[in-house]
Amino acid sequence: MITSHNGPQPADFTDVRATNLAVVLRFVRENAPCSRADIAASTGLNKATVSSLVADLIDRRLLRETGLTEHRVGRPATMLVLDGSPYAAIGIEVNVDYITAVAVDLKGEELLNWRRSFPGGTSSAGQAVVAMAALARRVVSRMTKEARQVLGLTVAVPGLVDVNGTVRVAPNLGWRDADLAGDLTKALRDPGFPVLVDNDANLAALAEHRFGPHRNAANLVYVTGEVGVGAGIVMDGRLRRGGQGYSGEIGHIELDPAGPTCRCGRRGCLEAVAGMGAILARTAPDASPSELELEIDEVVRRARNGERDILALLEDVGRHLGRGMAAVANMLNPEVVILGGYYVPLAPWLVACAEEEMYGRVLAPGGGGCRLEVSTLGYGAAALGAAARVLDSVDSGRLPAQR
Amino acid sequence: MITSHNGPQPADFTDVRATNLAVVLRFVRENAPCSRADIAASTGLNKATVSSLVADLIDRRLLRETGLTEHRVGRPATMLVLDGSPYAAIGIEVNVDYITAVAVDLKGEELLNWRRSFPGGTSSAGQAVVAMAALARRVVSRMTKEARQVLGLTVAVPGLVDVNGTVRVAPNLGWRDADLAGDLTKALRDPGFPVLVDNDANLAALAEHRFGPHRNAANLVYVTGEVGVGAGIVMDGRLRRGGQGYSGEIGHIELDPAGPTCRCGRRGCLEAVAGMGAILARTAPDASPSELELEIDEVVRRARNGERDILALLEDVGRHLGRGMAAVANMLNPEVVILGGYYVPLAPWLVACAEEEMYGRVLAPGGGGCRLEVSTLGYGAAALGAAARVLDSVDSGRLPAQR
DNA sequence: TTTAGTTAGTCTTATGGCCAAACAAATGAC
DNA sequence: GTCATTTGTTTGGCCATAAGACTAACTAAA
Repeated sequence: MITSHNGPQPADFTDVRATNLAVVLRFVRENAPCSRADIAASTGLNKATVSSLVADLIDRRLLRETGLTEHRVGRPATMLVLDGSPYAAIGIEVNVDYITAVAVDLKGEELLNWRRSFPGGTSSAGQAVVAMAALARRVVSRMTKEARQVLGLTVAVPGLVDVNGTVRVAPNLGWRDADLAGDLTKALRDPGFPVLVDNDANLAALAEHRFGPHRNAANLVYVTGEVGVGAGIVMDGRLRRGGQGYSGEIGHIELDPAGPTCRCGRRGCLEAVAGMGAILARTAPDASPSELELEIDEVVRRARNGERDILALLEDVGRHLGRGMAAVANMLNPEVVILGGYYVPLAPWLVACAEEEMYGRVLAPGGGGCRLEVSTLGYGAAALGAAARVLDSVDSGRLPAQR
Repeated sequence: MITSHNGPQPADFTDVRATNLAVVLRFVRENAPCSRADIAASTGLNKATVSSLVADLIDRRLLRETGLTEHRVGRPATMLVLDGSPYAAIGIEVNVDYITAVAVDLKGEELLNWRRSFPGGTSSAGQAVVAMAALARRVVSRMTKEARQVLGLTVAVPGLVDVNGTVRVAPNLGWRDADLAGDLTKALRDPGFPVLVDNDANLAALAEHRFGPHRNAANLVYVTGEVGVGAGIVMDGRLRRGGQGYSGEIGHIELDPAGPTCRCGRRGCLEAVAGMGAILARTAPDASPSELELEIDEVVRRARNGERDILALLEDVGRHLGRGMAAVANMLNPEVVILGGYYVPLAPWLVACAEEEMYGRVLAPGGGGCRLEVSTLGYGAAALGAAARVLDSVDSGRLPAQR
């Protein structure tokens, strides 16, 4: 079935074509190498139709034929794989002290991963645009040198990004109402590819949904673990942004009216009791945001050494985290909640108690089938997801123009 | 654009046709009476295509031609409206002390609304199936007498319903693992129409999304206000049920670890501090569930009289409710949260403080555009939504067979 | 009363994309 | 060497939409 997902929009055969091109493309990504006959058998499309679709995709260099099968009865099949070489998708992540750029090919293979220090915490959005544009131009020129066409660029920002790509508030960066998508497009002077901006948690969720070990889950939630805590929500196979794009702001769910004061001014917010700030407040109260990574390393070291107070602290954080995740699981019933950011190195001491707390609070039998897992994509999840956002457009059938 | 919303499913012409039939049908529902030319101009479909689609819809008696326009320059247009007469969709709601059945036509006009007392709280699921089947048969025979074809039947159940229509847990009814959809289909002996089962909050949300004053909102949350508190979530224009169908279980989000004990055994759950139980515990601690309606009437009367302790109680409940809704708004960023059930009569004393509390806690600027509103659909929202669930199938292009 | 202008809806033809089935190609099994 | 098997292409048919000509039915104004 076809579902026009945003209201009454009519369909015609170009939509059928786009849908089916996307079906074939996704099938090959998930089952490569495979033959045309495999595709026809599994998708239900007619053999002739598959041949025509594959021809289109080969023309546009999205697919490539590899060798033939051997030693089987019948005519050998020509195998198809994604063609990694001619395209690139760029993802950029801005943060408090660095900008990361990654480029991936259609398969999701990382082509480059550049990290460049940048005083995000003390720079204006305008300065960030200049820095990002410079970095983006270098990435684009590298990709061009490799004879790759850039399909698009997406920027991940830790903050509230509305549906138009305007950064409404980015507390850690000190930005307000910055039209990042527009300004960056201007700074790149007619780049010839779309420039998008989205929230970092949303994009990390997209990365997990596309590349992570739970990529089959149509309903998943990714939780960032920095000083701030945010979530990206995938339901029914797509990122759900809410009415204005601000979904997933779980950091300020109030868990305890008698809890510690949060930087938002209220008490007992999830991020005040289970964010990195809650840990630093008790281990390194004077640390600046840029020292976060070092300090967490130190916490990990002390936990490994079995220091009692640290273990107790982490258990406490884990329990609060579990309570927050129970709220998520009760409200959204995802198949999996994936913990990212600094929750990853801290996971050995957090997850067990968080899970226990969560399962104890989820109403649905068996916790609604919701598991609590740890991200395997590392710190670059948001940047990777930003690139994945670009590939999503291709996946939904908007193929790059034929050359 | 067309989006195949559940994974790689290929499309063909029948899908295009179905999509466009649905587009026309929805357009007429929202803009009746209107002409073929209006449809073509607004949807972008070709005039000839619209004529063909409309002919199909008239053949199947989903549309009807009414008179002509007059006193306008040019050839008068033949106006089209939904044809209410030949079909019916049935919704049934089971509850602690009654079963409600409603039938609506394609326009959503209520054809009948029967309420029949039933000791749901002390009956088994099997007994309920017998009672529902009896009621359903009477409704069907009435509809048949009116020469209407029944398009389907949906049952709304206050409890956890999985994606297959099995009732996993219904605490107020005391049911567990009841295959209601299957059993009811059997009891109706090949009814010739689909029988579905879903959660009452989900279906009430669907009713609001289709018939309510905020029917244009693609992102809305409906909150039930009974002893239990649950939510139905519409995001991006569709009901989102989560991985197993248990989304929206907000009643046991923990708002205060030091709060009163909830019937689930834990402390400070939303429904323990802002559900009807929280009110009854302080006004009529010995009331049985079936007296709920009377007791709430009494609370309303006393609030109208300005009784201090009642007003204070309601303000307290309102504040807790607002905190819970802040969690909802932060996580989902809906355009509107609609309060239903007994929140409706209590709204004059609840909403102002709930709203204040909510806006104070939502991180997004301007509360993310999220409003807190009161349902206007009355107690029958779930049953109405159950019927709406049937109409949704028609709307997505699965038209009833031609006669 | 004629004529021009306007809008509604149908008819004809073309195009694009899918499917079914026949067919060609390339292999293994016997 | 022949047959069975599997792959992928070709052919023809079908279906739905688009474009534009055409018919229909009205108002306005000369």
